[in-house]
Parts: sequence; structure tokens; C-alpha cells
Amino acid sequence: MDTPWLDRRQLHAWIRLAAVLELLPGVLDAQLRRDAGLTHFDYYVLAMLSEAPGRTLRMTELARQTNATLPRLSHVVSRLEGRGLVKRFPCPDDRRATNARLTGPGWEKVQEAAPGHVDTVRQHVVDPLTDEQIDQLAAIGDAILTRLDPSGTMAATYTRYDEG
Amino acid sequence: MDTPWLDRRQLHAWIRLAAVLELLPGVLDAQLRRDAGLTHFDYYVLAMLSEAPGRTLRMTELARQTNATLPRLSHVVSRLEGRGLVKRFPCPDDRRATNARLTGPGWEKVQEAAPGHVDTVRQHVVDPLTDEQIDQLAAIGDAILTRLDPSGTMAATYTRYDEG
DNA sequence: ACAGCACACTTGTCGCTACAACCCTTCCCG
DNA sequence: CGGGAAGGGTTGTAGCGACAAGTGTGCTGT
Repeated sequence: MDTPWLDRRQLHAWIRLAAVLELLPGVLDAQLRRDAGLTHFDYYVLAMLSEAPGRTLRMTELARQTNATLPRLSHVVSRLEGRGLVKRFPCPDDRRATNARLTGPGWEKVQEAAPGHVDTVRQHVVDPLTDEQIDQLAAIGDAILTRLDPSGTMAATYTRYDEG
Repeated sequence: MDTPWLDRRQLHAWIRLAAVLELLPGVLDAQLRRDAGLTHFDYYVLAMLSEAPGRTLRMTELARQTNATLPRLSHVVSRLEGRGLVKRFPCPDDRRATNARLTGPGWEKVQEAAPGHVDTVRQHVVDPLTDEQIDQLAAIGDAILTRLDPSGTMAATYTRYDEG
């Protein structure tokens, strides 16, 4: 716990990151909530399911891909199920486990919400950065996540965000 | 709304950022909550007050420096006041306004919480990055914040995070 | 001098997340 | 093959943030 304080450059970087941490989630949530009645996290859950084989995933795997705890995911999926966007059913392979499958309306909801969301991400994150900075951001994210999640279990391998 | 999808590089960067957005706040909150009984936002509020002249700021200015909305700040300051860490009193210059001043116990609380917090920030953000990446992160943060907060009113000018 | 509007908050309510139990199933090992 | 530990998931509760009013003050113009 013998910690030196941050120098001016480190401080500047941290302040900026803290501000982004504070402001960006609100912007993402607001747009999706207004245009699709979804939280950013809701959207992420539906998006991950939409790209899974059979549009189905086990809760644990879904939690991993969305960087969420299991209790949080369970609550969210309950609400989504109540709205008919997702269906839960017991996993045949392991009777402890539960599968979540995207329903037809759920699929339509993602398709409908995706363009506006991608537009928001472009507008607030991608467009203001140069190509170089995009790559730098990816590397920085990797480095930080390695510390946040040493086991490497989180930090989804999300390769097809751009699927229509 | 004629939005092209994200290409692979943009996607990778965004996924990483989204993961950091999801995981980092939890880590910061957990450490401060466990060791000092404070939210990260609570800490930020107290820290900004501790560096203000007379350890006093108007609510609006405090909200600006902490990237918060006024309703949110009002609730948080109410709770902090209830714990005796902050005191509110009417601003003499403008009878619409309210000033918030850090109390003695509030000052001690920040001093007590600071080392552990800085340690956490080091561990999860500063240490995993190279010196170059620190500067890149600052530039990236600046660029994004320009879009998030076009008026430039937010995004605190936080120059003395390192005061002991 | 007074209408009208903008500003600086405060309060109330609702929804979401974290944390801590809790239950059932599977695995491990003697 | 039985008993304990670990894995997978749900539920309950408390606390925080967003949004939408509501109150009172200051500014502007005519």
C-alpha cells in the first residue's frame, strides 16, 4: 500500500477516462431507451444471443460474454422474458443449467435497434478518433482488461457486431 | 441515420471500451465501499471540495466538476450531509444558489480514503499501460469528451488529484 | 413596476444493480 | 456408493441514478 501519487500526465489521462466512464454510459442508455425501450445492457444481451448458434446460450456463458454477474443477468433476462424477447428453458445436457434463447420478436427488436445504436457509437466514439487512435484504444483496452479480469474469462470475443 | 456498420478494427476497439465501461466502475466502487464506505462518486465529490478554495463550491460548479446532473448531486450531497462529511448553506451572493463545504470529518475521510483509491487506479489503469499509452489515452479521452460534451462545460479541470 | 422567462436547486418515484442468502445438481474421493 | 465441496442459477432486499415535476430567485424589457 506504499503508493506514489499520480504525476501530471497520469493524472490527466485518468481524469479523462473517469469522465468518459461517467458520461458515455448515460448517452448510450438514453438513446437506446428512447428509440427502442432497451438498456444498453439489454441490447448487449440480445445482441450476443442473436449471434450465438441457434440464438441460444447458457446463462453462465451469456454472463461471461456480457461482462455481467450471474444475479444481474438473471434479473435482466427475467424482465426480457416478461416482454417476450427471450425464452428460458432447462439445459438438456446439465440439469443445473438454464438456456436462454432469443425469440422472434426479440430478433426483430435487435434488428430494429441496431442501426440507431451503431450510429450513436460512431458519433461519440469512432468518428472523433483517428484510425491510429482506434488501434491505440483497442490496445489500451486489452491492457486494462488483463488486469481487471486476470482469468481472462470475461471480455467477450465479440466478432460480429456488424451483422445485419 | 444512414450508418455504415463498424469494421473489424473499430469493432475490436469498441468491444474493449464497452468491457472497461462495464467492469472498471465496479472495481473502483467496491474498493472504496469496502475500505472507506464511499462510492467512487462520493469520493470524487469530496475530493473536488477538498481542493476548492475554502473547501467550498456552489452546487452547480460541483456538478460540473464531477460530470453529474444537479438532481444526482443533490441526492448525494444530502446523504453526505447526513453523515456529517459535508455542510450545505445558502450562497450569500445569489440567493438561488447553495454552497457545499467540506467539514472536518469530511476532510479526514478523503485523506484516509485517498491512498487506497490511488492504489486501485494505479493497479488497474496506470500500471498496465506504457508511458506512451498514458498520453494516447489522454488524447483519446479529450477527443471523445469533445463529442460527449460539446459545450465543454463538463470534463473537470482536475489538476491536483495528488494532493496529500 | 411588473410580466415573463431563465436559472439554481430540491423532492418524489421508478427501475436497475450489488450483495447476500438460498436451492438443486454434479463432481470428487474415500 | 455415500458425503462434502463446488458449480449453476434464482430470489430478496437495500441503495443509487434518471426523469419529471415543483419551488423560489434573478434577470430583462417595456
